[in-house]
Amino acid sequence: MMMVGLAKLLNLAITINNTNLLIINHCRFLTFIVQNSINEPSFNNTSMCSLIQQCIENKSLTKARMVHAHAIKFGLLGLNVGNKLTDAYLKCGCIVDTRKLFDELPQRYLISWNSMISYYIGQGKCKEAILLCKRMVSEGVLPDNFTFSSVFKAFSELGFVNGGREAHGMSIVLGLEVLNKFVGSAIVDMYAKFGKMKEAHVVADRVMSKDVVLLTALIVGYTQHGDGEKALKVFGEMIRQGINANEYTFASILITCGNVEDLSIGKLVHGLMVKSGLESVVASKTSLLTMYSRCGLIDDSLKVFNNFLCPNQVTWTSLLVALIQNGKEEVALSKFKEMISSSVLPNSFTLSSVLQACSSLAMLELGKQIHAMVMKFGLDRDKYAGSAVVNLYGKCGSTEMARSVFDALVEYDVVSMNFMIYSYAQNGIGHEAIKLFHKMKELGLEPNEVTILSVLLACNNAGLVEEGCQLFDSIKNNQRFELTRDHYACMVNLLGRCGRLEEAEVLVKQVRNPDLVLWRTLLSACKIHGEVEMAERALKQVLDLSPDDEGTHVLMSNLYASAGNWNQVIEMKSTMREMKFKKNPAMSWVEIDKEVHTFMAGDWSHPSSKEILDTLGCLIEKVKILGYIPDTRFVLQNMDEEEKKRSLYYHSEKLAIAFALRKTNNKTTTIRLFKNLRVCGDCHSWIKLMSHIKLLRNETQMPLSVTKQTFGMRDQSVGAAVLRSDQAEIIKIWLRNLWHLDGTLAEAATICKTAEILGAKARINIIL
DNA sequence: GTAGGGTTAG
Repeated sequence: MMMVGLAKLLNLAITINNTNLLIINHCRFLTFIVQNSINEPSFNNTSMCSLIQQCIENKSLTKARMVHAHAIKFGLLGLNVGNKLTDAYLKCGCIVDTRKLFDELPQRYLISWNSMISYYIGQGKCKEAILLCKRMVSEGVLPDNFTFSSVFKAFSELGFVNGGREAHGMSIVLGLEVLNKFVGSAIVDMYAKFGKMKEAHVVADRVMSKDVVLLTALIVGYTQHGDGEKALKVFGEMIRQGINANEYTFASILITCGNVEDLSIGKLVHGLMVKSGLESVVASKTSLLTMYSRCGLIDDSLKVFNNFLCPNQVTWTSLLVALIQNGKEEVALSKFKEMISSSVLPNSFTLSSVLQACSSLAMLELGKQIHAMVMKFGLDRDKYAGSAVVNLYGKCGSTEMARSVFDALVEYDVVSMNFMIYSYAQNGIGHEAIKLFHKMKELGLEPNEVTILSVLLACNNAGLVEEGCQLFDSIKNNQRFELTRDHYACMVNLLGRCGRLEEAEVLVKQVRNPDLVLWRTLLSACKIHGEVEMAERALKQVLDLSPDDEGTHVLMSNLYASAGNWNQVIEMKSTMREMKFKKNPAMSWVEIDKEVHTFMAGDWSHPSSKEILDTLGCLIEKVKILGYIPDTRFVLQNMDEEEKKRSLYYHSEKLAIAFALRKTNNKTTTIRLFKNLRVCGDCHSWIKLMSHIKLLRNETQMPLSVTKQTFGMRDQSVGAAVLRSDQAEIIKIWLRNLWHLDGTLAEAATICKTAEILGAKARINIIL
């Protein structure tokens, strides 16, 4: 009690703690102070430093402030005490006090400068650290090995290449670059983080005594910049030199093994890791999981995962990514639920990966729930999670939602731009795609191969032939990057579908070793235009490359059918029979109240078949009023015209939509239709007209209400347009709501008739 | 009293 009283007298704030030991310590400390205060001559530098040491050991800011006050009072705030006190403040975690005292000191030890710099870097305040370092030099204090080994990290984190180079120069002058491995490895790491691997390697070669940290920094650099070969080479040399790899090295080199998909080396490294006793270190084991997954051995990844007692956020995410990259999206989604149940929180990596799974499966409802999680974690403006949400909505046909999420992003890069452009492209909104492409360039973002492919796809799906040609030629002439076969295939499709078949064929021949996709694209275009002769040339090439290609036989048989060459159809079908081909039946499915309903043409096994047929009959009549003309060219069997029309009515797409409309109420504005094959041209036109029917439920006996509909498709590869709208407003509105335009004369007639019915003065150019 | 390297994503 006496001590507490004394403390109060001395204006000291003390905390009465239940722990006896703490009270005892406190009392001893106070006794010391009081004794020294009474007996002034015994307060000297040594005793002050000893007191400060106690502050450090107890991590007590209160005591440090108390000693500080005494040091001032007794005029002892000199070099030793002052510098030691900054250390105490720093260890107590109080940067305000530390910095204030540090700035007030008449002179600072190098060690204090270093501590301050290191502290700022540890707190992520890299600019502050660099400023302090510059001030130190300007005050005539030369940096030492400690200063350099810290400060290079600040330059690399800020991406200050020139500053980093300048500091590197200074370390050379002071002889620290080569002689000190701490400095050397920090420089290597810095250049590696800048992606300047040549410079990193040169420095590493110069450092006198190489150790595992230095070489690991080099390996990590090569791994992260995709140079697996060099990473493996450095690793091999390291082992030969007798330098043992540690958990950091294994974590990185296993990623390289996965990247180069070299299972034998991966297994060898796994063996080394076990031999080193580092198999259970979390980060290395996580890399092991990734290595097996990238080598395609997902079961081994699962085995590694099951070995974790308490998988962390990164391990869980690695597992999800492994599953998704091995085509097991559904399993990944169920594992994600497991992760959440085990109270491991997802981060941006996790959510963007899971969203990727939802996008691939077009699972909009689950995707929306994950979007909600993204918002809950404040990641909706994060460029990774945010752009994954953009991709989700884009892939599911909700371009407006995609755009609204896209607009909220803080930072744009080429990937987020590509997602948005692709979303416009696949939903047939070509002009918006092109607009965004120009905006991207205005923002100074360099388009890449994917961007160009997306814009070309947009041109395909919106019939913007001239725009597509212009872009293709400009890239070809610019030679900023090489156009791939995919770009060529896109152009062949664009030209071919609008009837410029000769140009398309020339383009195919321009490609060195044209592949299956290119010839098949040309073949498809030939099918649209009934161009048998060129088709046969393309067919020869396709069969040379892939004699058993089922799709091609089907395509060719369909071409002969649409050209009315029934003899060849019979011949083709018999070849297919001989080769035991079976055409995949076209299927469509819709999800209503979490239940999936699947339909096939001519299959009446669905319990509601009768009602579906009634609804469909009514819908077809309504759509006919809008100008629907059944396009019997899509009937590939030899039958009379009336039979052909009837067979078109019962396509699986139409059955599924009729069913969905019966089962949903007025609140449903969107029906998502999934298909295993490309939608047929007739259904395509029919669906587009359907989206403009406005039928009220009470108008008929049937529960029909279609106001505004978007049809998201699993296979949206229906491409190319030969139709172009002109200024007529109604057509513009219509085009905006359309998915794609495809190029059939029947559709042109449909559009004209619709425009007429709606009272619009439309002019339509048909490009053939 | 001060210092260097790792694993997951769109």
